[in-house]
Amino acid sequence: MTAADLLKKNNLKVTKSRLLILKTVMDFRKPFTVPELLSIENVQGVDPVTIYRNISLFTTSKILKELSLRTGVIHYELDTGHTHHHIVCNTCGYLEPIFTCEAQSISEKVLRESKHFISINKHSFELFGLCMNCYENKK
Amino acid sequence: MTAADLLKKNNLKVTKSRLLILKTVMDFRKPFTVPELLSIENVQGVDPVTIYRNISLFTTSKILKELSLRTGVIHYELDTGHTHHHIVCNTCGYLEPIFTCEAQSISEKVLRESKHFISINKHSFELFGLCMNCYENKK
DNA sequence: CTGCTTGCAAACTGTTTGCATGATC
DNA sequence: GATCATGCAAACAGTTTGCAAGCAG
Repeated sequence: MTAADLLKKNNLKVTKSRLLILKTVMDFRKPFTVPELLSIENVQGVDPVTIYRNISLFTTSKILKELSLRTGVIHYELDTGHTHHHIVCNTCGYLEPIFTCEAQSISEKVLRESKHFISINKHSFELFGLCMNCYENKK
Repeated sequence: MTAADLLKKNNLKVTKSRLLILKTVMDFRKPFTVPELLSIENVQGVDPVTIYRNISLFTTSKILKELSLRTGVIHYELDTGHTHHHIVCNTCGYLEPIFTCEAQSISEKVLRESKHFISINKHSFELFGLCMNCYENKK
């Protein structure tokens, strides 16, 4: 789907800034933080405030979703609807998606056992480790 | 283990601030953020800078560990060495520990399949949902 | 008494808000 | 043309750094 279509589908006005932000995110092809986005040349004409406002808008529209890859900074990625997770290099931040996840069955078990929770609608699951490159560089 | 013993065991000098911070964290009995800690009366004599410095020190000493319970803010909890995770209420933040986790077997599978990672040393896994209280209040 | 720890001031990063101007539908 | 989006300035929250004075070992 094109950036413009994605906006229309979500009843958002199609503006120059929004197109630029969305296209940049699509090209980036991996999770990003707003400060990372701000440093990409493509969007450097767009005011940071506009970027923050639209990222937040896209998140409530479920065009983007929030991740917790590193505590303290919010990462975002396109919300494809297909649940997946990540393995992230502690040293350089290199990252790959992973598609294995047992959250469904664990959630059911937890709900059965907990007296205080009635539903689960989200989960986080990320692996952190050392990538080949950083391993080589450390040797 | 007492706060003082914990410090000694980690070769850290036993100071008034460190004792106060550790005791407060121990009494708190659940994950906390630094801003939360700053608002607790017990430690309000201690300079925020000292708190930040010691929390960070305790983390590298593995007295505390970092969690991602909410994107954008770092949560910490005492590192007991026993891996566990949490289920967190989206609305009020109420939280319970959970002890089920499949990360071990998934990690092995991911390592076998990935060409770019050579080890995994950490993972995050948290469930988010709605607790009984908030469910009742919304009705 | 030496070196680590603390407090204070100040800088810095990331993010949000208010308001006037400009663009979309 | 009405409403929503943007840019700019400024505020705000969270966190870090530098330096002089204080304290633990």
